[in-house]
Amino acid sequence: MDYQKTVQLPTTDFPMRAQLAKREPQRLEAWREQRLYQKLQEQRRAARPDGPDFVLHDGPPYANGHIHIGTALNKILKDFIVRVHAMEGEWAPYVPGWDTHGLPIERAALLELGVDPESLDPLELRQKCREYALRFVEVQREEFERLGVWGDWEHPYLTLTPEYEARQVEVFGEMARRGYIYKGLKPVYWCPECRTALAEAEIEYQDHRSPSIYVAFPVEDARGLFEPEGAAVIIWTTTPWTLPANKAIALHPDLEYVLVRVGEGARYLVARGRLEEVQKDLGWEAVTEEGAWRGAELEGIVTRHPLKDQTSPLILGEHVTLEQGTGAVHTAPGHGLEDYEVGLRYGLEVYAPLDERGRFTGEEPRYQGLPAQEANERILADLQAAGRLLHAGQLVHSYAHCWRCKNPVLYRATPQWFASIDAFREAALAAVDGVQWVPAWGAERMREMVKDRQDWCISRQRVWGVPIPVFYCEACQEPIIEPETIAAVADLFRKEGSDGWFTHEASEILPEGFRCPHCGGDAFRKEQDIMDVWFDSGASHAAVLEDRGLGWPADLYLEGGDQFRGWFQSSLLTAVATRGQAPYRKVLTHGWVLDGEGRAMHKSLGNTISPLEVCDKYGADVLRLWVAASDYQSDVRVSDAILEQVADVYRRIRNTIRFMLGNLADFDPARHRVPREGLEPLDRWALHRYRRLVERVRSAYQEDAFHLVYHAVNSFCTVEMGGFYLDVVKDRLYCEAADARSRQAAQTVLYEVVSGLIRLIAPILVFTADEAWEHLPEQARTQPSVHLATFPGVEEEAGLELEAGEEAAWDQLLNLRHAVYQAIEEARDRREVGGSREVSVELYLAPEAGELKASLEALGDLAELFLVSEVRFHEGPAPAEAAAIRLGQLEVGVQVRKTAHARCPRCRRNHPTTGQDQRFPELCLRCAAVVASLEPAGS
RNA sequence: GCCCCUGUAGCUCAAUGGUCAGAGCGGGCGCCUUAUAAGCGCCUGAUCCUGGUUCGAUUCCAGGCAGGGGCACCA
Repeated sequence: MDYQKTVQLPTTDFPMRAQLAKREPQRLEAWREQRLYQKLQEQRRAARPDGPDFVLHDGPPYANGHIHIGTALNKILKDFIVRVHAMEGEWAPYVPGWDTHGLPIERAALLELGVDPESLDPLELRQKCREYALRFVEVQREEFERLGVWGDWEHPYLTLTPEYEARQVEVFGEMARRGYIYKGLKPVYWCPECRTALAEAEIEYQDHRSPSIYVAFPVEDARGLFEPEGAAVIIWTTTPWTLPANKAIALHPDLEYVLVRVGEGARYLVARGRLEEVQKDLGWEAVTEEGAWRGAELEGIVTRHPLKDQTSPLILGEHVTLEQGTGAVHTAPGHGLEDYEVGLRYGLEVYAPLDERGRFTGEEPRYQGLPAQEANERILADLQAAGRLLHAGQLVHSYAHCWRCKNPVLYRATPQWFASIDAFREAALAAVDGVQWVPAWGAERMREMVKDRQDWCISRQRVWGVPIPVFYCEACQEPIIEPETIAAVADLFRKEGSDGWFTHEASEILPEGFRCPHCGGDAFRKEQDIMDVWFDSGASHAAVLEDRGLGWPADLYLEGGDQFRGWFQSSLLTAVATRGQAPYRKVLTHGWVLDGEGRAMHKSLGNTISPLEVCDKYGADVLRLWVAASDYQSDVRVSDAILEQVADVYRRIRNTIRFMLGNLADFDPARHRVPREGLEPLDRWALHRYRRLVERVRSAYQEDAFHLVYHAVNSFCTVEMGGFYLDVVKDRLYCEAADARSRQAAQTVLYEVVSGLIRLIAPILVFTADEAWEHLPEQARTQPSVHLATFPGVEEEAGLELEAGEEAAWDQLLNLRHAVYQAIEEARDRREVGGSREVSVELYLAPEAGELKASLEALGDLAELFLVSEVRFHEGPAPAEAAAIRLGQLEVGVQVRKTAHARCPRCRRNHPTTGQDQRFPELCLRCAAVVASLEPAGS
């Protein structure tokens, strides 16, 4: 007889093979059609008049190019967090956004247009930029959605929208009203290629070859310290082109300077600590020291400029070091920040005779039109001719480059709008302390950055951005920022967007009859600069959190560590400057994505991995599982090998769920659920482990520790379920009568566990959990989608936990089981036994171990729990060849041999009762009874 | 140059001032053929290096090394 047909094997439509790449997009489409995200929001919003429970405010990615694995990591982490809050029953809306202005987009648009920017109407270029940005918003929206990231994708925030721009202008206006905005002439990083000022954040350092020259400044007046005739101060510089702008020479007040005579000839002043190096570089042979002074004593000595008919005094500055050069620093306040600062103290002119293309202006007729770098050559020649060039070499050093066009940048003094950080630095530092930073070192990092940072240069000399809302009086030339002018600009932007700045005259924008508050003039012109994009995104807390009623401040900002100098900081500054508070309660930072070898990913290294390709190859759920598996607080690695491993774990989780679902095919919880008293000890152990899983997973979620969730779930599926429980209950599930109590007891456990497990993994495996949910017994599907459901509770069904003594007994049983398997393995190596079912286990216990024996046997039939033929206890010493295992204080001897019992062909157990039934002589008694019940006629 | 972070098996992660540093994946060897492009078992393997504190350090301290990130300078 074919007993195969009399057992209940698992059946389910939930496929083993996920085919995620194919099926995920279909599920996405279904969610979209059902408006599932919107449904979730509506459901949770109900009964919450005061706004959301939890708001993660999205840092806007730049709308340029496709998403990469780092942005994917960021968005997936955000999605985890938002979904966890939703699964806790909260209302946690997520409004994604994009940063849409700025130079990179402007450059890309220009490149696509392929035209000379000079010939272009700003409005045309802006239109092109807008199209470009919106195009990539679309691209990235698709890509983020493909990752399974939920949010209000239909209404994201974009920094180029009229409402946003208007709000941003108001933030600027508020900062101005508080006196934090000023216009200054200050050296800023300037990219001559892009023709704009650059923020510090837009600078990167690369190696650059520069001239390295020593220049003599003849002493004209030594203030009586020494004979000036034939004496000179030597400076060293790598930027000869800044020499025309030289206004002084800086010495360190505390360093010692010596005047040396070289051979019979000239005398030079250098720092003593640099003399040896200078001597070597300049090839001096014999030097004679003629005098020595502290830098402070030399202040006020006057030298002659080596190129021009002007003087250059010796001044003092703490920034002078002995690391390089001569200890006498060429100072050009128009071309260096420290020079500028020391120059302020001495009232030096801020002189920067370069135009926006980095070429010399008419102020320096001899070099007019020459780009700075090219002027070097001419200047060197002139120095040579004047006999001032003592040495010319070359030096490779790291030098500031434009992060976009990769060209070397200049320091150039120009008129710029600034936000004065000093004015609210203390408040910003206080705000930093009020924020919860995770990891905790974030607080220190932000504090250091705020403490040390200079004023924020907000001006950009470009067109693609929000105009700086300032007017100038034509009569007195004073800049005007008044509440009413700000309001007028904000109104205009709200109606027409910031294009209105370009389409309207100042008179059309300003209120009727507006007069210059300084001189009463009535003719005005508009500022030409636009705002730094960091100001755009930095204003999002006002334009999004506030204007969309999400609540202020946000509960959480979550970005990569790079945003300490970016969005975390710009948001903090604008928030503190306008409201005196940080815009976030908590800031969570994640690390970088590195390749499998722990190296940073670079397109040039060819070690990048595209998140979309991962989706196509493995599926978004596997990518998400990779994110979950990684400890993101430091840098995370990704490689094909790593993804392959994660994919294996995915399959394991999926298959475990599938097996459970398959065994619930005929389970109706309403009718079949077995109450606790009816469960076997093993079932209660399984539920206990499940409860522990729920606790651990939910607490890991609370701490945003997704890697703990990953390992807990993996270990539960593999060790507790696959490695023990499921293996053991197969016999009950398959072979007991379909309606047997013991079978339904196992099904009760599976039902409880799988319905909970699916919900526990729902924030991570969004597609798989949703799919599995559809295959649950009807009654478990309390919501149409798992994503509308909530986590299983640990507080429900209290009392399911095992008592400590019982748990300890299980630990001992599992230890014993392991020892038995070791013994079986050895016997198998000796060819004594095959499968474990054909093994008889003999356990030898000391007479005083009766309690241990009882506690083990109370847990169930050990033969069933070990999946062996039988387990027999013996009192007394074990045979010499038996293995020994220590359980607590007691030692147990373990011996295995081939069983004498025949195998039951139905349940495949070598059961002691096999052959005892008259009607079915080949079956064990249990199976005989089951089969008999199927054929009541008794064939 | 300075600062921060990280360093536990081949990989992803645990743990602890103190039994043998745990698990999964991988790898090796088997079993099963009733989760089957599955399942089960056994085995394998690690605290970056050097000092110090301590009875005892993977953990605390110092210094290195490696990787990542940041800041600054580059006159």
